[in-house]
Amino acid sequence: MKNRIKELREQKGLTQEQLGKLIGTSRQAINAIETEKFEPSIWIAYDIAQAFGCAIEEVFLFEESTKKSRAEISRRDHNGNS
Amino acid sequence: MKNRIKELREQKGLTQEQLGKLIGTSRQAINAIETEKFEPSIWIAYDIAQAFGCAIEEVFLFEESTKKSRAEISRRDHNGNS
DNA sequence: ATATAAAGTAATGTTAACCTTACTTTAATT
DNA sequence: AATTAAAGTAAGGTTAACATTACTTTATAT
Repeated sequence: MKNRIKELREQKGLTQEQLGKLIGTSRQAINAIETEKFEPSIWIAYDIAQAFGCAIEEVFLFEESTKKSRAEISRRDHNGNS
Repeated sequence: MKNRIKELREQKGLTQEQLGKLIGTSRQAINAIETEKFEPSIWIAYDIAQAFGCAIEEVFLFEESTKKSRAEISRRDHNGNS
């Protein structure tokens, strides 16, 4: 999902590692979320937003993103939907 | 995590099943999240909030909740932090 | 009392979001 | 050119958030 982590992170002069430590997660997790490799858990999303003094929706851009939720895929697999 | 799903859902006159269908997830997932059996994924959290016309933080009460994140547990296990 | 809707719960299976370790690439500095 | 910090990436392992199916409990209404 699209996000503004890099923008907000650099605004605060933080490295991925520093942000990770700040919220208690790994540097790689920050990197993967920032580069849209995977979706954040709700707590990590919240903690990141908090670190920037933002609401979750200000950091993670749901509307501009496409979700490939497991639910959809699973449902498609099971009942032959497009 | 604490949430206001039941309150908001009943305000809209929706059953768990109807809410599930509305956002494309299972009745059981709605139930489990509503009764705090597990944490919602960020997309389900967003979809539920959208269904109620709320921000995620208005539906899910992070501040009043305690997070038992895998990260914390894992890190404690590995390097003996308190 | 019985039928039905809604909610709760449980078992089983899959998957992706993490973790750690470790290697590579890029960019900046000297 | 060489060093170093930061970012990127990958492999392997664990776990929890789902899905599905199915059974039980709790209203509510007839």
